[in-house]
Parts: sequence; structure tokens; C-alpha cells
Amino acid sequence: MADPNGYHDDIGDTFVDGFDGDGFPGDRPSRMASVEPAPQPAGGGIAARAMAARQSKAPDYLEGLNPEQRQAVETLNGPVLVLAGAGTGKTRVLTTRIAHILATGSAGPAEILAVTFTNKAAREMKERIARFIGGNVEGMAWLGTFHSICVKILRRHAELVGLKSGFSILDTDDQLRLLKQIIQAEGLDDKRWTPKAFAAMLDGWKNRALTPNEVPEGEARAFANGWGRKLYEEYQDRLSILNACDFGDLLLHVITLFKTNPDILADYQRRFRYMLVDEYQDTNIAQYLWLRLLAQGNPNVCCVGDDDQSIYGWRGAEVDNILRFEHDFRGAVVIRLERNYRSTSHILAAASHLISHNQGRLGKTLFTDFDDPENELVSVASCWDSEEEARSIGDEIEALQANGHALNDIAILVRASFQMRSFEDRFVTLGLNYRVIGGPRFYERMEIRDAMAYFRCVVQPADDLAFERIVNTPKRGLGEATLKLVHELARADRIPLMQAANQLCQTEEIRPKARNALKEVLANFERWRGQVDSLSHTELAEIILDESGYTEMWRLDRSAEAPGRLDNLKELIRSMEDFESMAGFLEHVSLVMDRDSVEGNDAVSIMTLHSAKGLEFDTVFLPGWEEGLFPHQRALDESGRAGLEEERRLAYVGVTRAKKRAKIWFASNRRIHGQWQSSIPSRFLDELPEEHVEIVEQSSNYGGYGGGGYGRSGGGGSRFDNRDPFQNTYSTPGWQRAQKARAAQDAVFERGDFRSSRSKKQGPLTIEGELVAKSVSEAPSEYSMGERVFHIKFGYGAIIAIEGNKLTIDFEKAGQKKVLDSFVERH
DNA sequence: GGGGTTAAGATTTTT
DNA sequence: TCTTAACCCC
Repeated sequence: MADPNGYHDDIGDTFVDGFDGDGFPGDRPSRMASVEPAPQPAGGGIAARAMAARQSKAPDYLEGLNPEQRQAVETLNGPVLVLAGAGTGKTRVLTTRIAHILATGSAGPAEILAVTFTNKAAREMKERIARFIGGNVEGMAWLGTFHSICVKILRRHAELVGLKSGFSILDTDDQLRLLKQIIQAEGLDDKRWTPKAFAAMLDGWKNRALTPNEVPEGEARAFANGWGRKLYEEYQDRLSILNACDFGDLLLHVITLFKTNPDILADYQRRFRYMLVDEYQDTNIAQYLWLRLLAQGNPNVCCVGDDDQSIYGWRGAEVDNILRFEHDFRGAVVIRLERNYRSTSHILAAASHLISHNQGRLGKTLFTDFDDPENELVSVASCWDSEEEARSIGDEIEALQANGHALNDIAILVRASFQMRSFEDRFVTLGLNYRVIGGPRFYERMEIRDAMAYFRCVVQPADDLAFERIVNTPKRGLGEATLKLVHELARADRIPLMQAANQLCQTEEIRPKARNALKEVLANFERWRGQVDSLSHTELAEIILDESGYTEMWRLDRSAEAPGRLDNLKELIRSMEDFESMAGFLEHVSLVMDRDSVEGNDAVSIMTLHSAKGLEFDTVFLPGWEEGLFPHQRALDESGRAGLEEERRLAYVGVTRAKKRAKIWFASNRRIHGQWQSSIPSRFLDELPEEHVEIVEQSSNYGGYGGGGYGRSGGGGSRFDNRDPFQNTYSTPGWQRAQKARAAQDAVFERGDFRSSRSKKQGPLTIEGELVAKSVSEAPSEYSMGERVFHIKFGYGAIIAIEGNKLTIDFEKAGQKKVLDSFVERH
């Protein structure tokens, strides 16, 4: 299977099968001395404790594992792929495997490379291993995220990739500002060619580990009429002057380092005797190459993942990595974990049936023995609009609460964050405790970034972006004109801004007022730098914020947010206490943008489906299952069938978060960008298995599958009390039409012949666009052209087009809209 | 340099 | 519809 990028083959295909019996790297080359911390030979530390524990009693950590899990834990040598379905004990396998490696003395803690995607996952794994081992895990130096491990490696060999060890890591904000400068410096219009668009393109390249000269000509040309490659080069050049790198570079530089310094690579290959990768389905090409370079010396790679839960394709994740594991790692053992310990059989059946509509899966069949006495069917309910959705779900939650269910066991999972708002509004009115997970993060707040910029300037004098950020914050009369002079000198001499500013201050080039202000700032930084060693970093931080006038600035600010910002600054200083030095803190912040979410009170969780991966709740509400929202129109437009399949995996992730109750909702109308849109039930609803789903018809339902017709008055009472399980919903005309439409559509899919069925009238631009259009029935409508109708939200209008049961209506007030015929009445 | 006005864009998100 | 960022004028 030829890969368009050819990436699977560009470092050769030779792999040693079986175990590479290299002993402890006792006599390492001298260079290795710099790659501390040194592994602890079995005999001290964790391994010793683990072994001692093992001798005193049987390895009880293996107890209670099912046969597959046990195989995944015990197959230590050679490549292993663990396909771990949702809720099958993936984390348990990973941690037990590490415990097993240690307990059998197969390797010391510092000889295990264990990679995760998120800090949270790394943290959890550390905690769980600690519990096994009965101590802390200080020796597990190489358990962390891809990025943090790369930083660790890069800090030791920075000079080999053109950096200095103290390099800083840019966040997205810095990156965009820098890109903007570069685009403007080339004389390009940054409106036409936005920094954001270029950042996205860069990201794509770096995710595939492409350096500027490796970017395919066509892609390089795509940006700004052929400036793409030049801009990429320019950007990398600027980064190295700034002694900085972006997130993508962390991986990329390590790959370059390994490729150009075989001796260093060999050292790491020897060091990492066992490698484990979590969430393998989320790896991008750069991560794959990185892993593969290391695995060339040593085939003991264990990757754990679930192709059905790959939901980060838009961020560069390559499902192909997991699909091709057996090919890429010769002699791989593939173990499937299919016994689910989380959900009821109905939930599992619904999720499995849904995901079976995807092609290109490795295929797993989840099963469970778990019999919940109540074993509720997955429910599907409809409502008029997002407000009613929020109201009904709020009512259901209150009912659950009244029955003794904890709010902590309940979650609402949405496709897009704008959906959260109606729930928040409603829950505030109800006085129902909730917490939003994800969302704007602490370290992204303006005042925190400003404060951090001050610290960065002290610790990393070449950090231009930080300097620029705060040079005139608070206002010091250092305007555009002054900065321009500094910039020009810095550019011309290829020196950092602060150095350029220093030089300029010795001359007469800047007007005295600005010069004095600039001198003062520079003197401040000089002084603070001198205090780094004499004061504790928290003290210094307070002094910096104080003497710079930054705290003062907010104290004088009379706006409503100012007090909160001051609190945040205090919180920032407090969180610095956990770190040894300011540099350590800065690195932590750039790599760990999340703060531990405070669990605290009993509250309903509201979050996106993406951030729900890996979590579980007794009851899960899944609102907004409508075409265009879920699957999201943009996913369909931009990524076609692959996009649809990823959306379906997202649906699968959503449903499998539920332990006991999964409740799906869709609204007939939704306000998107302030505009009311009528919506059509998601195709995913049709992909749920009839026998495991119940359709809940609400008393005030206007939507549904056309079965209940529509009512009047969107008014207020509880929908929960009068709900009335709709008998035999699957035989309603609406459902049958939907099924029929689906069958027709699947046939089209199967033939791969999309064009022939494209509707004549307003041919959708994409294959999937057509599928969306076709998710409505083909059955002839009872309405005719020109008829005057009434729609509860849009008012009166005339029918100007009919496609099946989908009408295009020219409303007197709302303009042209497409609606299902069941939502209007003759008038 | 600040404030008011206008225009554009509005999935998903970690590191 | 709403938010944010850019722009223009004082």
C-alpha cells in the first residue's frame, strides 16, 4: 500500500525480530555521561523494592487480570500492539506491565520509556505505578508526554540542533505574533495570508516531520503564491536566533538529532530497554518516526490504543500508524482487549453497532458480563430547540438527583463548545451545580501571560517575544517609533531585542524621554537577573511584578475584572512554590498548560466529546445529535469520508463514556451564529440498533421523526413528568423513511458512485454534502409548490422548492429556509 | 495612547 | 447574534 507521504519507509524497513539481549548499559560511551539520570541497575530503588516484594509473596499484581490482559502484561519481548477497546482496562494493563518489568528485574526504572499524550495521563500512570510498587516513582525518569521527554533530550544536546540549552518554548500566541512579523517583513498582506493559516500549515508540516527543504513543492507553493517554503525557513531562522522552538520542533529537533548523530541515537536505544506508548492511535507521523528510530535498536515496543477512538486526525494524528503496526514492527503480537468493565450491554451494543458503520477498522467486538439490574436502553429524545433541550436535561438531572444519584456521576458531552451555553444558563436558573471542563485556561489569561513574560525576560534574555509583550506594559511611553528602531538594529545585527535596546541606549538615536524609560526597564531586568541566585524564585517573582509597576497597573485599574486578575497573579506566585527554580517553573508552564482541576463539590460535568475521552460517568447526556452539528458540517466538507468516520468515532467515544445510562438528544431548531436553523436528526441515530434503543417522545415534542407531528406553544412546564415512551417508534413512517433513505445512501456508498445520484437542482459540492442533503427521505411530500404554510419559529411563508420531505420556504420574516415538512402546517 | 466604532468570523485542542 | 481584533481619530 503506497503511502502518499512515503513516511513509513524513509528510515529503512529493517527490524530485528525478537529480543535484543543487550545487557545493562554498564560501559556506556563517555558521551552517555551527559544523558543523566543514569539508570539504576537492579539492586537499588524501585526495582529492588519490587523484587523484594515479589520474593516475599506471589506477584499478586497479576491476580484479577483476564487472560488477554495478562498476555499483554507478560509478553515483554518484541513488539506488542494492545488493541484496547473502550473500558477494557487499558491503563491497568500499562501500569501492570511496567510493574511486571520492574518486578521481574527485566529492566530498571530509568530504562523504561513510557510515553503518554497528556500530562494528566502521565500523572495518573505515575500514581498507579507508585501504588503497585509501594513507594514513589522517582526513578521513572522517562515516563512522560512526548513533548516533555523531547525537552529532556533536547536540553542535553541543544547545541547539536542549533539551540542553546536554555531555549524557550513558544506557545501558540507567541508563535502567531512571530509569524505575523515574518509575513509582514516579507511584504506580504497579512490579511490575505493570515498568520493563523500559515501556523496551521506549519503544523501540518511539522506533524509529518518535514523540514523546510522537505516540504513537497506543491504544498510549499500553496501559501502566499509560493512563499511557503521561504516563510518556513525564515521562521526557523528567527526561532534559532531567539533560542526558541515551538511544540512541533520539540519532536522534529530530536528526530534531526537522532538522524544526524547515530552515536547519540545508539545511546538512547541502549538505554530504553522497554518502550510503552499510550493512546497510539493519536500519534502523528513525527511521533511515529521518533518511536521508530528508538525501536530500531530494540524491538521491545508496546503500543496501546484503540483505532475506534482516534478523534484527533484534524490535529495530525494518523490512524494509519495503528492500522499498520503489524507491518511496521515485524513479528508484532497483537492482543485484543474486548471484555468491557464499564458499560451495560445495551450501551455496548449501541456503541458497537454504531461504530461498525466505519470502514478501515481493525475490528473489535466488545462484550460484557456486567448485568445492571436496571439495564436501561439507550434513549433518544427530541426537542424543539436548544433551550428546551437544556430544560429537559436539567429536569432529568434533577430527577436523578432526587433519586439519590450524585451529580459527579453525570456528564453532558457536547460536540462544540457553543452548545454549553444553554446548559449553563439553565443550570444557573435551576441552581444546579455544574462545572465546565476544558475552556479558557489559567495560563492563557492575559495577566498570567504578562507576568510570565517578565519572568521569561529575566531567565531567557534572548526571549524577544516576551520582551515585546511587556516592554510597554504598563505604559512607559515606549511606542511604535522606539520599538521600530530597536527592531531594525536587532534584525540587522541578528541579536536579541534586549541587547539591541541596550546598544541603542548608548547612542543618541532615541529621544531622551523614551531612552530613559528604556534604560530603566533594562536596568530593572539587569538587577532582577542579579537577584536570581540570592533570592528565592517566589520572592523574586513578587519583586519583579511589584517593581515593574505591573501589580500597580491592575490596582489602579477600575474595571470589573481587575480584582480577579490580581487574585490570579497571587495564585500564580503560589503555584510557583512547588518548583525549585524560576526556569523550572517556566518549563512546566509551557509544557503543562492545564492545572489540576479541582474536584470539590458535587457537580454535573459539562465538556466537549473530545475532552471526555478516557473518562466515564454513570449517566451521560449527549445533546445536539443533528446533521451539520454532529456530524459537523465542516468535518464533512474538509475531510470527506474520513471526516465522517472520525465524527462517528467521536459518537462512539461519547456513548462508551456511559456506564449505566446514555441519553441522546436532538433539537429540531438550533441557533447558529445568531441565526435560527431548522435541523435534521443526525444520521448516527439511524445507525443505532433498534433493539437497544428506546425513542422517548416528549409531550411537547414538535420534532422527532415526523411521527408525532408538531404541537404549539414552546411553553415552560417540565417535559419530564409526562414523557410517554413512544410505542413502536420504529414502525412510524418517519423512521421507515429514514431507514429507506439510509439504505439508498449506503448503496451509493458501496458503489463508490456518488455523482450519479447527485441531485440535479442544487448539486452539493462534496460527496458528503450530498449525503447530508440526502439524509432526508426521498418520499414525495404532501405539500406542493407555492403553498402557504406556517412554521412555529419562522412564521408564515411560501414553498418555493420541494425535495422529498424537505421544503425550501420563503418566509415572510425569516427569509429562505429549508425545513422538514413535518415542522410546518398548511395555512 | 486611549476610546469608540466597525468588520469579520464563529469545531474539536494538547503540548 | 456575539465576540474579538483592528482601525481611525482625537
